[in-house]
Parts: sequence; C-alpha cells; structure tokens
Amino acid sequence: MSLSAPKTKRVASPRAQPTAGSYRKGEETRRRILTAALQEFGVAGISGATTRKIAQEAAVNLPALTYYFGGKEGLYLACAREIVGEYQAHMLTMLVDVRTGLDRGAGPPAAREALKAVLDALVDLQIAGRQSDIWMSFVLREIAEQGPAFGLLFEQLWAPGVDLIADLIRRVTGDAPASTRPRLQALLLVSSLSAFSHARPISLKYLGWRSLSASNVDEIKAVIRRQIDEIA
Amino acid sequence: MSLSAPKTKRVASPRAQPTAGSYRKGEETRRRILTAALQEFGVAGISGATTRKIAQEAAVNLPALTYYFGGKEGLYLACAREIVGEYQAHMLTMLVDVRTGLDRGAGPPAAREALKAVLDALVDLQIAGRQSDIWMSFVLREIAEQGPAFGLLFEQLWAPGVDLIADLIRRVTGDAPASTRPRLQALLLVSSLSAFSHARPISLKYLGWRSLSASNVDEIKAVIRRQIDEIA
DNA sequence: GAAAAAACCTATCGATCGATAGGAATATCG
DNA sequence: CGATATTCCTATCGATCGATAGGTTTTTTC
Repeated sequence: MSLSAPKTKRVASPRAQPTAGSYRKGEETRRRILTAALQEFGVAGISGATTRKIAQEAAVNLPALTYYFGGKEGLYLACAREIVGEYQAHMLTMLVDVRTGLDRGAGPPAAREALKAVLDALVDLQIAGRQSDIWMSFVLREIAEQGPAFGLLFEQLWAPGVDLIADLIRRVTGDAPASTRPRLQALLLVSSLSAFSHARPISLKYLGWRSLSASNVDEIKAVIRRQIDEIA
Repeated sequence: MSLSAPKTKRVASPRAQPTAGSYRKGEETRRRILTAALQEFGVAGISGATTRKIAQEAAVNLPALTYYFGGKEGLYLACAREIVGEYQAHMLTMLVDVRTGLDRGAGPPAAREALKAVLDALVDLQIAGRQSDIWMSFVLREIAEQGPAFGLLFEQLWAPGVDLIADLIRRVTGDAPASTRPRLQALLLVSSLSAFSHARPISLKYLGWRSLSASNVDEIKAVIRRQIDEIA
C-alpha cells in the first residue's frame, strides 16, 4: 500500500484539512473544537493546554480531536491558521488601502494619519475585540516560544504588519530606505501594545481598572495617537 | 504531633528556606538547582518545564528538588524571589537616586535625562544582560499567566519601576498628579521593551540580526532615547 | 430503503509527569 | 573516633497526558 505514512515521528494527520467530503454536522463539530482549542491554547499555551479539557469544552470526546485535526499539534496549527485568517479578514482591506496610498506617494501628513488609523485598528483588534485578546495571547506566546506555528505567524501576520508601519514611519520622518531606525521604531510601537494584550492583567491591576471599558480603550488610543504626533 | 501539615492539597514544603542548619556543599547544590530551574522555567514556563530536566541539568537526582524546595511550585517561587533579588541588586541604587532627585524637585530637563538613564539601565538589564533575557522571559510569562508568583513580581518589581517612570514622565510633561496619561505612557514604554526580551526571536528575525551585538543594543537605546526626547 | 461515507464513542495503551518511601553515603563537630 | 545532622540516591507509586484500536451510530447518496 502506498498510503502508509512516512512515519518520521508520528502518524498523526489522517484528516488535517476538511478538503474532501464532509457532512454539514461535521463542520459544526470541527468549528466547535477549534473555538475551544483557541481558548485553551491562548490561555495555557501548547504545553499547558490538555486535549481532554479542549474536548470537554467542545462537548466532544477525546478521539474527535485526532479525527478532525490529526492530533494536538495539528489542532494547534489549525488554530494558528484560523487566527491568520481572521486577522487578514479584519485588517487586509485597510492594509491594502494604506499600501496603495504609500505607492501613490502620499506625503508625511497623510502617512501620519494613516499610521494613526492602522494603530487604532490594531488596538481594536488586539485589545477591544470580542475574543481577540485570546488570539493575541496565542500569537505572542508562540512568537516567544518559537513553537510549530512560528514561521506561519511571522510570515503571514507579524512581518507584513510591522513592515507597513515601518514604511509609514519612514514616510513621516524621511529616513533613508535602508535605515533600520524606522523598523526599530515600528517594532517598539507594535510591542508596546502588549501592555494591554499579553500583559493585560498586570496593566489593569496597575491602573486600578477592573476591565477595559470603551472609554479606557479611547484613552489608550489617544496616548498612542499623541505619540505618533510626536514622531519627528 | 503538632508538626503535621494542614494539608490543604499538598504536603510539599519540608525545607522551603535554608534558614536553619545547612552545610556548605548543600548551599552549592541548592544554587545549582536554582540556576537550572531559572533556565528551564524561563524557556518553557511552569507547565512546560519538567522537574526531571531541571534535575538533570543541575546534575542532581529528582528528589533533590523536593528536598531543597519542597516541590515544583516551591522551586518556581524560589526562582521568582531570586529574580526580584537580582533586579533590586542591579537597579535599586539607581531607582533610589532618581527618586530622591524627584523629591528634591528636579526640573523637566533633569527628569528627561533621568528617564533616559532609567531606560538605558532597563535595556541593559533586560536585553543585554548575561542571563537577564531568561529573567525577563520568566517575568513576562508569569505576568501574562498570573501564576503563583504574580503578586510578588507585581509588588516588588513591576509596580515600583513603572511608578517611577510614570512620575518622571509626569515631571517632564507637567501633567496633573491624578492623570492616568503618564501612567499609560509608562506602561507602553516599558512594554515596548518586550520587543527585545519576550519577543526577541521574532524581532531578530525581522531585522535580520543573528544576535544582539553591542552596536545593535546601542541602536535600540538611541531610538528609545530619541523617543523620550520627543515626549512633550 | 439499501449502501456507502462520515461521524462518533468506549475502552485502553504506553509514556511521562511530580512526588515519595526508605535508606545509604557524606559532612560536621564533640 | 564516634555521634549526629545533613545530603544524596534507587526504586517506585499514582495521576495524567496524548494517542489509538475497534466498533457503533448517524448522515448522505442512489
């Protein structure tokens, strides 16, 4: 049989993608597992999360995870792909608009405003979104641990976003194209948002906020916008 | 016997502190375990690290961890205390100096310079230090997961540092004492450093740097200093 | 409604985890 | 040296983990 797996280490993926035939009910179950897995992986990481708890919260039994995702790591990777997809769905139109604006040679004031718009959207996505705090937790943990989804998240999510922000900063400051300074500034700017995504518990405790109300989010946006205004 | 533990959940800590009698060799072993544990916990977190690997890297056998630290969680807490101690040893004199300068009513220009000095020291400690990347990894992970050492790290390490930076920013901008803005700015500023501590792997990959050379660290410091100059 | 495909479930395996029992080996001090 | 405290080690326990064997039930198609 040529169907036998190479078996480098695990047998694993009998059905990593739902590409081929699948009933309607199966898709619903698959999504239920994915949602529960995003929650658990986001909270506890890939080593801290247990497949049993994911199965329980998804109201399925243990072998269902293997059936649909080929195992724990396959499920983890599926979560990463899901996050990338949602990120692109929420940000892609804006990113494309800003990028075309850059290509048409928008001036520094326009670049500064675009920068504010991009960071407002990032704040909304990372901080204020319904479940996006879970996503950001997932992404930042994976980025730090360099787990199995590191490459995917870097190429599809991190690098394009930071690149765009760096280009906008470069347009504002007039730095040379090869300069690393705007890219450093972009990295620091994006990372500062981790105060309210990854480090949210300690930031809330420090500020004495119980949760992030709409007015609190506006306050955060205002501080970031002002910081962008001060870029010279 | 009144010595029987309350036993809420674990028996655990027969010797959490080396307070009482201890031979010289025992202290060395204890420190060897602590060093290996800091490395492992910093890399993999409390759930990802295994006591067996820590014991192996410390060249001791498994029960030694229970003997010296009462168990995995006791060892984890000992690591947190060790980090707080090292942090205070490296930063305390500077923090005290800056604080007394503030109390004596230093002007905005002096506050701005003090801010640069504090962040330079933070960069040195978090980014350029010999093993401090491990410490920062430990701290940020614990802060995000709100594990058993959360309270300790918040009160002894995070809150005092951010408070000082917020006070310095307030002195620079002249904000009202009750304003949340300088505290927000301080949180964002400190969190931006996570680009090169917690998120270092992805930042290095993005910049195409293989590691953080001295000149690279200087470049980072320059960008941060310039950002402090732009605070208005 | 029969046949095929897909989905689901019970029971269990082997590995690994943290913790401990119980004592041997070593160091310190009288 | 002898006594005692401290340190270290082998072996193993019970729990939990991820994965799978092997079959039953449900859904879709003809």
